[in-house]
Amino acid sequence: MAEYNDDKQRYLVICGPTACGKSALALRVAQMLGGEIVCGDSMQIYRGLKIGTAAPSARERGQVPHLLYGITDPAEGFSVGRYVDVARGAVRGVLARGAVAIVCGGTGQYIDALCDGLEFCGGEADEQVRLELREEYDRAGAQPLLAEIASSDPLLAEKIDVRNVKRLLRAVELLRAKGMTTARQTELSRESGPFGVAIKFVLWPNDREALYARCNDRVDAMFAQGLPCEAEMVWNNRDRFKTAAQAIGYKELFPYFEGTETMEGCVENLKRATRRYAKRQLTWFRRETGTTFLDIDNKSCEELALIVANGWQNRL
RNA sequence: GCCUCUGUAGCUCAGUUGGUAGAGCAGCGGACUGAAAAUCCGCGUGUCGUUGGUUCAAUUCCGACCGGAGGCA
Repeated sequence: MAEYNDDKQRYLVICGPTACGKSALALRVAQMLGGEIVCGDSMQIYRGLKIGTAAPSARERGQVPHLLYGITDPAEGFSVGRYVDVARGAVRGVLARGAVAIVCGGTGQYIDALCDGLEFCGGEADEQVRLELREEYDRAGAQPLLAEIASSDPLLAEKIDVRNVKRLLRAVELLRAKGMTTARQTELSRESGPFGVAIKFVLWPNDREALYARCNDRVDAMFAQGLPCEAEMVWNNRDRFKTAAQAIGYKELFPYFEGTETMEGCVENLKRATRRYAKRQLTWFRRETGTTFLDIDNKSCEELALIVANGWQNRL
């Protein structure tokens, strides 16, 4: 973004755990500042998954421009790398239009990768290579793969968590496909520095019980909107929707469609999964530096919107 | 009123032939570079109902009381 001066590089980020009112807040702030909202959520990217992913409604999308929501067919894969590409384009587009760009979402990895300006140079995931690696792992276990890593990247072999199979296989994939160590990739990915200037707000619920109550309520609200019907659609397409079928809100209802669990049991599991997800998001966002943590307890959307809008204007 | 059973972690329970206790679930903390709403790692958080007694030592044995369940009247 070298062609822009500082003012033209600034954008707002609104993130935080699920069920804290990020979308409503972003909408209100966009109305106040003349903004456009850019999706920062790994599941709202997918088309046709409205209820389970709590995607902004048609009515909300009619009030303010929303970018990147529902841009990908659930049968296609998606990735952080692709996200960073399209999100940069979206933010640049909004700024070029003279509007305020507001990145809003709960996927910490996507948002940080965007703001930190990470360059994903390790190559797109190769489905064929992954299948082969999976086979090797199932057949021979982790040791041969770990030895392969150790021969070119002893440091990683020391610290990698062998039980985290997904990461283990990815490290080997990176070596085989690109001849690149994880450390080298990390180094290269940061060469170009941060993307623009992110003014970041993390919604921070201090009251854990209230957060969990909102998680539970959100699940009930999704049921009122017809979640089971949407979940059944995902269930019917579970083999094609590789990532989307893992979204919280769908996979927890699968046992019901399989006939191995009652709907009541599934609802309890779904509420618990939502609570645990919120907790994991807290862990991710807690370590953020250079961001404003917004205490949301007992504050209305309107109050929060004023705080964010003021914060934005004071830094302009 | 009497008899029996019961009271241990947030919940359901196990256990200690007397040396201050442990499972499952829930919960808490952490990691995170192309599936991230994914994946993985770590952590018992306790007035053993209350109160007397016996004992070097009581959550454990005895008594009383309080709470819960069942039975007989």
